[in-house]
Amino acid sequence: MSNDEGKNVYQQYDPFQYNQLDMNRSIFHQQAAALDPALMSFTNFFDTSLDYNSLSKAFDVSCCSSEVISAVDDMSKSKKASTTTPNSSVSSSSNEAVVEEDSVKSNKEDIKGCENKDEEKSKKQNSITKKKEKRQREPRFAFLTKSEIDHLEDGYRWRKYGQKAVKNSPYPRSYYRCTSQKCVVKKRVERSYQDPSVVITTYEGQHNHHCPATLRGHSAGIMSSPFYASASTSVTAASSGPTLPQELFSHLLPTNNCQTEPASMMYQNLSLQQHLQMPDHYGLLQDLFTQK
DNA sequence: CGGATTTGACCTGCGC
DNA sequence: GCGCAGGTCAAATCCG
Repeated sequence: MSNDEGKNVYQQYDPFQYNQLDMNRSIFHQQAAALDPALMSFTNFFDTSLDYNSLSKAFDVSCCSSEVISAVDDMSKSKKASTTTPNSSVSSSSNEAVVEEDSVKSNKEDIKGCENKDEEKSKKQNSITKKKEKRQREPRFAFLTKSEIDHLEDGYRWRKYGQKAVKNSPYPRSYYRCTSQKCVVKKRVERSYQDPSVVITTYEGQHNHHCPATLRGHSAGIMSSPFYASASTSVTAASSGPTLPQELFSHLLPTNNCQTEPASMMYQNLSLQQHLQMPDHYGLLQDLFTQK
């Protein structure tokens, strides 16, 4: 996108958003904690390593929309992650995570191939190895969406591989894997028990292929949706600049039965970001929209 | 019939 | 070491 385009969009939006952000900050603080207590433990991560660049890297984009920055890194849930050095970046850890996953898988296959006699030995060895190697996960990003349907269409094809009951919640959590070959991206979908209208979608990993919907021209329809034409900065960002990941769009779209409330969601996401002590919320937005 | 979903079992990490 | 909860596997089942 050109700098001019970005600035225009930014100016159209920001004053209104900013006032609302201020008003809703404390409210959303509580909401975020209610939706997922883990959200409140991410301050360190945002302070240190999750800046715009790392987020965009994780999604393989060089430009980002403001509405969707309710990004949350689940790695912070672990004690080890919380002690991560400030300089550790998402991208580097993600590379390591891929290696780690592969090694774990190969270990599992090894065990399967063993004779019964060697099985226990192998298992023990395996567990020792796993203990030595710090298990690292792909960076995760959570998006909060108001929707009646749990699994929102995002352009990619997913296969459900599990469902678990969530403690203290009447709503189950579903686990999905990208169906594309060699793509290790996963996502979890769960509904907030505090606010059942909110769906929490957590993405883990990075697609190593094009979005099927984009290839079919699906995104063209997205770009021309009334919502984007009138309210979203993403149109500008995506139509003339680098492509945004389909996931980011889809959560803002009133598609299917999704009763998305773009505006309120936008406030929520941004106020969360603000709460998490982004260094300069106002400036960050500007960076997002003016960056080439 | 093949691909997707369901669901119980199993594995793993973590806190006590 | 034990129990709990999250995450994954894989056989059974469903569905187009």
